[in-house]
Amino acid sequence: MSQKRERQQVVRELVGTRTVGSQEELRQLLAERGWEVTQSTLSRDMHDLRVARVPTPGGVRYTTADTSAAAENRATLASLVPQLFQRLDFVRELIVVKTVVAGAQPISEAIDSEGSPDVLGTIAGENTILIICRSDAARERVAKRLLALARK
Amino acid sequence: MSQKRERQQVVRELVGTRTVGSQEELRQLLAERGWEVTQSTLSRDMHDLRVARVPTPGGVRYTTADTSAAAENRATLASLVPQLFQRLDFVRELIVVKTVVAGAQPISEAIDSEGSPDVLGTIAGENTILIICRSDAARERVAKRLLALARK
DNA sequence: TTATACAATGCATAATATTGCATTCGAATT
DNA sequence: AATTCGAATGCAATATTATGCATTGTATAA
Repeated sequence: MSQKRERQQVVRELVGTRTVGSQEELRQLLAERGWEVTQSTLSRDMHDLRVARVPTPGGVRYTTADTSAAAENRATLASLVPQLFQRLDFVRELIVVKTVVAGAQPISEAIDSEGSPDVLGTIAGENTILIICRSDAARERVAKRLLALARK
Repeated sequence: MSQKRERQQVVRELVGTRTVGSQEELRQLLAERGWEVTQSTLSRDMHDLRVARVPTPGGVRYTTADTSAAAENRATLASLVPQLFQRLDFVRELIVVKTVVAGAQPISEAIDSEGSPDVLGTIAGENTILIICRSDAARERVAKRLLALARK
C-alpha cells in the first residue's frame, strides 16, 4: 500500500499550488485526479504532512507548515528531498530549487557531497538553492533526478 | 470596546507561550486570567490574528508564526529598496544587487514573496543578492523595476 | 442626555475535522 | 497458494470550529 506516499505527495502539491479551504474540497480535487479516498484519510494525511490550517481574510486555507525537521543529520538526497523539497525551476545551466525554510542548506550539502560531474557547485540561501550545472544536458539530468526523488 | 485588543494580545502571548490544543482550552486559560469570553469569540480572534492550527506528533496545537502570514506582514519592495539599495549589475539572466550591509536579506525576501514569474529565485548574502531570472527579457523587466523603485 | 450607527459578543446550530473500531489490503513467509 | 501480521482505510460517532442572527456595548453627534 504505497499508494499513500504518492497520494500524500499529490496532497502536498495541491496544497502548495491551489487554495484549498477544506478537507472535503481537497478530497474532490484528488478525486478529479483519480485518487478516491475519504475525508478521514485526508485528515490523517494532513496530520502526517503537518499541513497547517490558517485563517485568512477570505476564509480558511491550508498551507504546508515549516518542517523544522530540517535539523536532520547528514542524510542522503533521497531522504532529504521528499521532506524539504518544494519546487524547482531552471534556465540554461542553472537550477533554482525552492525548499521549506531552512531546507536549502542540508539539500545543498547533500548535492555537493555526491560529487557529480554534472554539477559545478551549489549556493544555498535559507530556502533557495542555486545549482550551477556543466551544461544544458547536465542540467536536465540533475533536474530530472531531483523531481524523481521528490515524487517518491 | 477595546477589550478586544487587549484580549487578543493575551491570546497571542498564550499561544506563543503555552501549548494550546483547542479553542476551548484557550478559553479556560483566558478565564483563569479574568477574560470571560465564549469559544465563538475566540474563533473570531484566531481568525483576526491568523493563528494557525498545525498538527503535531502529539496532537494538534496552535501557533502564530507561519509562512503565509509572515509573507503578508513582510515589507514591500517599494518601502525597502529606497532605503537599502545601492547599485545593480547583470549578465544574461542574472542580476547582482548590492545593498547596504544587512540589506540583502529583507530585499531578497520581499522579491521572493512577490512570486513574480520573471524570477526563478534569489539568494542573499550580507550585502549582495543574486537574482535568477527566467530570461533576458525577464531580467530586463526586473532590473528596470528595481532601478525605478530605487530612484523614488 | 438621547438618538444613531456600528463594532463586539453570545447563543444556537451548521460546517469541518478527528478518532475508535472493524475491515481490507499488501508484503513477507512457509 | 495459504497464512499471518501490521499498515491503511472506511464508517460512524464524537469533538472542534465557524457563523447567521439577535442583542448588547460604545462612541459620537445633536
